[in-house]
Amino acid sequence: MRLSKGFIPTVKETPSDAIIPSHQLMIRAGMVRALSAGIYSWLPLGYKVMKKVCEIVREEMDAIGAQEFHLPALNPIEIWEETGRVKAFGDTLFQLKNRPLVLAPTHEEIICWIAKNHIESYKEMPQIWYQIQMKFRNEPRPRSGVLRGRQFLMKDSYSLDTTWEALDVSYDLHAEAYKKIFTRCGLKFFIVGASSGAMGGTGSQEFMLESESGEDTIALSEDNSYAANLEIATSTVPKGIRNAESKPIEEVHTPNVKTIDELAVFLKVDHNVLAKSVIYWADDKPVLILMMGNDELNESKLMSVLGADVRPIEAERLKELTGADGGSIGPVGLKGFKIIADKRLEGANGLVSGANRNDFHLGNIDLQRDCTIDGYFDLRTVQAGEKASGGSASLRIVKGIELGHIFKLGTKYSDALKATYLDEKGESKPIIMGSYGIGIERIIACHIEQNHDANGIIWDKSIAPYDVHLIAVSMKSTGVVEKAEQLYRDLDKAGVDVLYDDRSATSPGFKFKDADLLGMPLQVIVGEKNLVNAKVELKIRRTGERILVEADDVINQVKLMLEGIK
RNA sequence: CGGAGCGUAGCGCAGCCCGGUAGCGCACUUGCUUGGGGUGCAAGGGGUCGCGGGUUCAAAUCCCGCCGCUCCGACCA
Repeated sequence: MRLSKGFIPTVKETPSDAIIPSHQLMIRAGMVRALSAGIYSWLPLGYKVMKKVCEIVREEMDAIGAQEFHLPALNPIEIWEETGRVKAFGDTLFQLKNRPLVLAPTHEEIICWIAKNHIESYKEMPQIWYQIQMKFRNEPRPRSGVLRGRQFLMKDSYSLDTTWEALDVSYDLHAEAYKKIFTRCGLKFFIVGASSGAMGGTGSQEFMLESESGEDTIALSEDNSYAANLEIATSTVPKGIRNAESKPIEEVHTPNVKTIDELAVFLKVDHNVLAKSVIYWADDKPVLILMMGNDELNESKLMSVLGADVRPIEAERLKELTGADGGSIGPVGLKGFKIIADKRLEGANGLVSGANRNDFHLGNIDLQRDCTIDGYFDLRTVQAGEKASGGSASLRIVKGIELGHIFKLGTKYSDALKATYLDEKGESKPIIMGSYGIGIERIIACHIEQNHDANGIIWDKSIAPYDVHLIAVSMKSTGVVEKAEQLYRDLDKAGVDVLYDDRSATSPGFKFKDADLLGMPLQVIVGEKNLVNAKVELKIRRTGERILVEADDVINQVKLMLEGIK
């Protein structure tokens, strides 16, 4: 491609609303342009990268026997009603006004629909079906450039199996394929245990990239033996104490004590005898949750435990229902509440909690004796420095970007849509499904997040839009132009994809800056300075290393260099 | 959905407090100049100041409403 003819609108100034490096560079390099919040046009240079990433994804999916589909983005809303996901997605689901159609945010329903109509026998499975297609989600707050958009390209695949063991096989095949895909795209990623959330199912893992720009929080052990999304992460922390003697409850006056820290200081006791009360609505029913000391309640865990939508109670309603304000709430004598507690408190006595009367607390509470606890569950959010579950290494908490997510769905959708098959005995069984996703744009943005410097993007060869950026330093020098034109032709013949800066009215400095910004792995610089000595300069973008080669031997040298470059 | 901010030329911004002929840099056009790290000089083109209403002799500027966008948070398959 000749830069003089191509449409690659680079810009010098960083757009003010782009905060993260990948977003800034994708705009500056002329890869994308925003059309509206979370909606991007992909310009030729960006689209070229996208196609390369898609090709890698296709190769690895095909390698595990997956078959490519192309499914409609417009779906009848009835199918989504049947699985209950119109309600589950809520406002995130785009709905059409003039037809009972939705813009598909994912495709479990449609896959299931096809399977229901065409898979009759156990003999027809396993199947792995995939597609690379636009997804539409009305995100309340799109952000970070293409990292969270309202429409985005996704590789989604679905496995259809007859047994849970077979599902494990399909799942593991995906995990392996995903590792290959992200590795080939030059990403440093890690795998974490994750919450299945509203997708349902029995297990899931996320492929994560550590980044300050990430929206997920992950607990990682120092020895890398443990990695989990903070939503489900667990750690080893000591449980509460059970004293031999359970003393009678006593009321303590605690004027102006609002927080657990203040209470510990006021009573001169350790946090592990304090039971913090947190009140949530669970599908509009109030629940009191007891946490030890200052342990932070994990809403994801709470949601899983209760199987309901959860949200904190409003301060006004709190007093109405308990008779006290936050800071003085407790489980003893509380009516009309479901009460659950964190596992750390199981069996504990001698505890202090609120008296449901402002400025008073109760001491010597024995949870077994004094209240009805509906269950003890792991409900706490792990903290940095704690020991990872099942290990001795301590945890650190990092931010991450989710590149891919694999789910063991089970029969949630096949049950809802009655996608069944006949087994060996002629019995009708629901198909066991898995679902697997990769965000294509996220791969691209993440690659830039991990591979850039002050001057611009540094592409890995595997997804670089072009292999070589050829610069004719001056178009006024006949010798330079002749040499550059010849190299452009010969490199193309040699199968090297070249972006050729043949712009005539552009100064050398401008061309060098653009080349660094666009970030092709190798730059071939043809200038008078070296040509008089029959030399051409090669520059490796990543290292900045410059090598002079014989002008007659450029093609061979370029091929050699490209082999050696990541 | 809660909090904060922004909307003035393609991009980045000033002007608004204190109402009175709409500006700067980059980009663009033309000419000259320069030619190894975003050349220099000169002359140009380009705006219903987001939209609607109000106050006023007069509104980019003050007031009200709406829309859009961004950031922080909540949410997120």
